[in-house]
Amino acid sequence: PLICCLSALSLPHRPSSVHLSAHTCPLSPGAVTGDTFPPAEHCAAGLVWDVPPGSAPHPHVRVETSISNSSRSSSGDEEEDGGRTSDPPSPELPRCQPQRSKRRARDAGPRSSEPSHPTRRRGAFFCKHCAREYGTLGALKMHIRSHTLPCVCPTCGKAFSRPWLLRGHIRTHTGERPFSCPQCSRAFADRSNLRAHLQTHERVKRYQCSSCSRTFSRASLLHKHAASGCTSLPV
DNA sequence: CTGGGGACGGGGCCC
DNA sequence: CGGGCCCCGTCCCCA
Repeated sequence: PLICCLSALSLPHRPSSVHLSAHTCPLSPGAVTGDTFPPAEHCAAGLVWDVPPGSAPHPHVRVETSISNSSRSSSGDEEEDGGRTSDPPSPELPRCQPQRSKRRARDAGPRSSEPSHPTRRRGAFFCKHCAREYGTLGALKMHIRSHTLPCVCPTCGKAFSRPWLLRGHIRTHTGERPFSCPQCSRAFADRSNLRAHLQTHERVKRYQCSSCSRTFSRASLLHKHAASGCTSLPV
């Protein structure tokens, strides 16, 4: 949780995926992120600050996101990736309609507490944005795209880390559904969604509750089942 | 509560 | 080394 960019949270148009690993800073209790440290300009740049190896990560808000337009345009934080596929969206651009506030549990924090520069140390490369560690420079650069979000939808201005993510998003505007189910007439814009759909045709469901042996077509359904409190006895 | 669809993210692999 | 793609996964919403 090293990225401090609270400003994004207060925007009327929130990033579509916002990770909040902490709302308050243990080092400055009561401070709801970003207002005490790092300095505002530091936040705006999406930079990180040093964390001593082995110490707890810095506890501010982590906002990581497919951002948003206005939230990113003001900070000029495109240091790494000058290769945007299009210009930054103007504030007047229409927003993506399905703007749900999403929390992503995954990617909830850095995997190491390392220096704040994308330096190589002991054979590893570290992201200067979140201090994640990668074994190769290529992997690091790929990861950094998730911070810089160079692929911007020309229709709504939503930004993505990879071109194919943008293409998938564009289908939400065009209505294109290139992935058809061979067993029924349904078609999907997203291959993963087709895969999930195919599960519904299967008799044997892949995900089984270890307590009640109920089976589910998707892991998320099993998780929901477990989270809702499976009280059944094992079969 | 469950099942399913929609939208999306990221690592890894291949070219 | 970078782009494209696959796979696996999450989260949200709704019926």
